[in-house]
Amino acid sequence: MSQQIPAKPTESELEILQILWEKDSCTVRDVHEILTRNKDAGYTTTLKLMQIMHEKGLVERDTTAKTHIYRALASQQKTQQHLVTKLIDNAFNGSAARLVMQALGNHKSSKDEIALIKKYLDDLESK
Amino acid sequence: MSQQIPAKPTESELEILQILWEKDSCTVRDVHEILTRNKDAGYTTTLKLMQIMHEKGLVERDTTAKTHIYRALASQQKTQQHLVTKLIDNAFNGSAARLVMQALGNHKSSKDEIALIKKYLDDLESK
DNA sequence: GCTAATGTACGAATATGTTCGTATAATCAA
DNA sequence: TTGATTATACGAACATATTCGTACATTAGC
Repeated sequence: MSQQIPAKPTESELEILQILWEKDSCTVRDVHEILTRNKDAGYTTTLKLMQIMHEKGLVERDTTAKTHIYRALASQQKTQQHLVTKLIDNAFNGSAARLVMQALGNHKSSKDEIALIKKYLDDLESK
Repeated sequence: MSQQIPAKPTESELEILQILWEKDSCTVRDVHEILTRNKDAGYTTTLKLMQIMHEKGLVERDTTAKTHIYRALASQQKTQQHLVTKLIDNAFNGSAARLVMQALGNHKSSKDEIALIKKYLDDLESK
């Protein structure tokens, strides 16, 4: 049995996790500032979300100082894995290949990206 | 402006859509029967869901006879596209390549699948 | 024709997620 | 020191999704 941390994050929680994965340690204000570049929301909204995430065990926090410091507990890799698997099941009849092609088709990837994936596939095949 | 049909389906709606994509025309009972192979739910639950989907324009129905016949209106391709794009944004920082690798990594695809994807990538590159 | 079975419609309870106002404590700056 | 700023905590409103009970209509079989 591995971690039983990752309660599946909601969309809002995922937005916050992405920031935490990127920046490692953040205050609520840090996160809020980044979050409100795209959409707008009240500060206490962000705060509440992060408190809930803490209850769920998605993040940890250091409450030593007045201003708490948050860090992601849910691993990026595991979370992504979970979401992809779910999507494959839910919308692609379990076919990873279909999802992959859908993802590549409309997302016009760069030559570099495509080359990277091909290399990755080669590795997969060879082992 | 294309169709403005696809209000984003919820998870339950997606389960039903998958069945409709597969079987084309279905009664509520047809769908319900398939649905309850995996999970259990009351008949009226399925009915209600399909009625809501009709209100949202996700499905159409023929009410000529007593037993209504349902068909998907949301296209499989567009819906999948929408979901994948959203996931890429929401959880993969916009990188399709990352999602692809995540999808292939743990979903141990067959040699055939991998070959298929490589061919697909070749096509992408060459145009 | 009458009863059982099967269908739809619809309201309501429940669950979950999201948003924000308000209370209160700590800190800073004049 | 005192008022403004910046924090957290928390309750409550609101939105959305899910589930099911009940009422009622139609059909099928006897």
